[in-house]
Amino acid sequence: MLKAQFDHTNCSDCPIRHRAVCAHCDVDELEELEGIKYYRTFEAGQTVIWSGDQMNFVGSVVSGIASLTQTMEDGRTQMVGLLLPSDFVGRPGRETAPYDVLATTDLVMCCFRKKPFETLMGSTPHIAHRLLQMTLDELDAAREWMLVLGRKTAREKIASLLSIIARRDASIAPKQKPGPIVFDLPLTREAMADYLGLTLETVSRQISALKKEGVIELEGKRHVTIPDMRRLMDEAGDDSDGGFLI
Amino acid sequence: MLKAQFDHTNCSDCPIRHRAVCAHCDVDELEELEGIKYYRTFEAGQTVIWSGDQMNFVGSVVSGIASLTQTMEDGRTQMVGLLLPSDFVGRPGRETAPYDVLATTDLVMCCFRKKPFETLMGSTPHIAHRLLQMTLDELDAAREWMLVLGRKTAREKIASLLSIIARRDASIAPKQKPGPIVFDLPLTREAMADYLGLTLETVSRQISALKKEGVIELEGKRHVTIPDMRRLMDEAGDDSDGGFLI
DNA sequence: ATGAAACCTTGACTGAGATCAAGTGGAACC
DNA sequence: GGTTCCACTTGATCTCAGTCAAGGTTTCAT
Repeated sequence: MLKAQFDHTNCSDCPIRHRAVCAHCDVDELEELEGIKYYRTFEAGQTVIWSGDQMNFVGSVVSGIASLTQTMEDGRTQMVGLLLPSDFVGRPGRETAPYDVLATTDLVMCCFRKKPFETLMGSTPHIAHRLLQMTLDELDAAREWMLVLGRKTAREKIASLLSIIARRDASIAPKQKPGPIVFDLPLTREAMADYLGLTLETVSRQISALKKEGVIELEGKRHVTIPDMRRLMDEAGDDSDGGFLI
Repeated sequence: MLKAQFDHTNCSDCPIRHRAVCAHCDVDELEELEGIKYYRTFEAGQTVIWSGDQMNFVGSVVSGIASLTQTMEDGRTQMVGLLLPSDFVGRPGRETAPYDVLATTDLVMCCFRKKPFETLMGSTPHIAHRLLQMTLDELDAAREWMLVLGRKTAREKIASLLSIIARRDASIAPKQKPGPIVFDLPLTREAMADYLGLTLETVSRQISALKKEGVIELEGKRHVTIPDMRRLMDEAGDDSDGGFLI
């Protein structure tokens, strides 16, 4: 049963209104968008688009998590993007999807047919500008991830993933209280492995190790508590003074 | 001695005119750009910008190669971008540089002071649109590279790098004749290692192995001949039917 | 010529993470 | 209540790439 939250239909109630591609739009522009938008929901595990398929829509993640995944002929797979609420899917001006897009959790997307969206983009600098901003941010994130993939140890990779999830979670949650950080892992061990360029066994071992040493606490398999964020960041190998920005 | 080619001063003679951020500009727009542009040259090995520094210009690579590099406190470094002629450096709307930018070879850049460029971008959709396109392309390239870093073997990584250089070289060169592909490696073994997430010893060994097996031919350390591009692509683990596009 | 500094190659050994394999725990379904 | 399935854990072993070390080339300055 699909249980993704989805209880609004107009943009003014939209939970991602101020972070998505429509963030800078004024009332008139929003109205135009309202005209061409529609919602789609996906269950966890479903494929949103297959690599190589015709892309006839673009859109924003409203709730849930999607992933971009590349696969080699022999089955090796690498996740190349993790799309959280407000992230944009699709590329204006391109016909076919370059990656598989998968619903990692139950997922709600706000979709626009591609053609009208492209037209609207031409006439609405606010949208084009916001999309440029978001794309530049994603490029930064991809490059940060290249350092993780290319140079970090398994333990540092796990710690990096946990701190990214913790950080993005905190930036979406209404308020971040001081003290321990608590969240649910939205990914299976296998999905984490695919993101980190590891095997699921190594992921499991490293999580067990971090737990044994008290860097993280686990309740069940997925519910994580971070007693000391700085300690986790140290394990990730990041500059420990790294800000809480973004 | 600096020997980068640099023998034009106005945009109409510019070798990257039709591929750079100014590609879609009409005559009037070019004239405006002419007003705020200036050239800078760097010798191989020089740093263009340090990570964290104030960025008061943006610009395009005219000739030569620059690299974007991230470094961890303990000295591990990962190259996160390779900038070839026509590629854009800098991020409108951001104050400080997120990575080190290094001149890998002698380098000529066409620079614009950031403030005027940002203003111009606001009033010139052609520039903003082209920049969005280029950023999306770079994002694709970064994600393709994430697969290389996360899932490929050392041999596949080397083959991937060689085929990328071969491909981009071919797309810039005036004509691509059929038959063997020939080019000079613009990177030291160490720079290749930093790009590929390997050590320089492993790079050297894999190149020797590819040479011994006839996948590539070497004259000196840097001059490479690819007798059979398809064979190299196979070694890279890419879909062998992968087009020659871009 | 000689020395020094880059840049590159090759060899021997080591170790982190992959692979192979078995087993646990919990939820769903009959 | 038992079976099945899935996500996960843990152990034993293997292997690819890293590390340490030595030596080779080329270039450039003295």
